[in-house]
Amino acid sequence: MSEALSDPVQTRVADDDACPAPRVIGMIGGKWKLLILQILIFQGTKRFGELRKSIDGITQTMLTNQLRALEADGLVTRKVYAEVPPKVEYSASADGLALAPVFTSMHDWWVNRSAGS
Amino acid sequence: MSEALSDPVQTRVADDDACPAPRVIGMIGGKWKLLILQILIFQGTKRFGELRKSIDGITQTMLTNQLRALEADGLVTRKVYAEVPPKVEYSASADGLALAPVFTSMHDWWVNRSAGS
DNA sequence: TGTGATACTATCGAAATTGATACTATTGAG
DNA sequence: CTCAATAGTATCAATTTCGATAGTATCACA
Repeated sequence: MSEALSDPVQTRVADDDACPAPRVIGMIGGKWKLLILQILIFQGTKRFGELRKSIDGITQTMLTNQLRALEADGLVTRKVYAEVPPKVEYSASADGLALAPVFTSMHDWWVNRSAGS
Repeated sequence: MSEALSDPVQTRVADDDACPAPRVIGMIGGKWKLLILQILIFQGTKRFGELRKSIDGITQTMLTNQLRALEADGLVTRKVYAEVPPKVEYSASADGLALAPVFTSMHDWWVNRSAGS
């Protein structure tokens, strides 16, 4: 937590009461967002079609949706090539890459927890 | 639901190297779950009514729902006292408490990221 | 002229999640 | 007998999210 007094509205709005967790969940909590981020963070840049093939069961509609949302939140960048047929590449942004520790802590928690499956 | 050959996630649940992030999100990704966990992890045991007062805007229905889900996933324990009027206490389980680093990493990411709010 | 490849976009309905409201159970106090 | 206090249940409507399907655009190539 930060000092509330010396700071104007900016940090208090962003920081709210204590924890931004709900907002973080809003950003990465979609049905497919984590799978997409996982791939882009740990495997690097991918084309639209590659993502679609990598993520089993996702539809084109949803892939576009989730990518747009991730892009709007600044977690993913989109690069369009002026080619035919079209070529669009997606990558994790700096903020997106910085999510790696969140993934790691989730993974560690999962592995070490006592409950089964 | 009939994949004959490729059996996706379901059957190889226990796999260590499969990333569990979606399942973790399933456990903590409800609209109110994080707020509840936050309180129970960082403030300790609370009664039902205390939680309800702490979480602005939540209804009784949803508080019960989310607590039941958290309990089913082993993140929260429930202790009923045989009193009238009823008294029920909720606490974070060991597994629940172990989620603290996930919260911390989310918080750090939020604070350090470059995008504003 | 017609086809194929890639990455969309637009609808519409199904399904899941959430919210609002009303109801139950218990029992000591008055 | 009636009421207040606590922690629920039970329904059903509203909202949000998701999925299936079909259509668009471009242009090299045969």
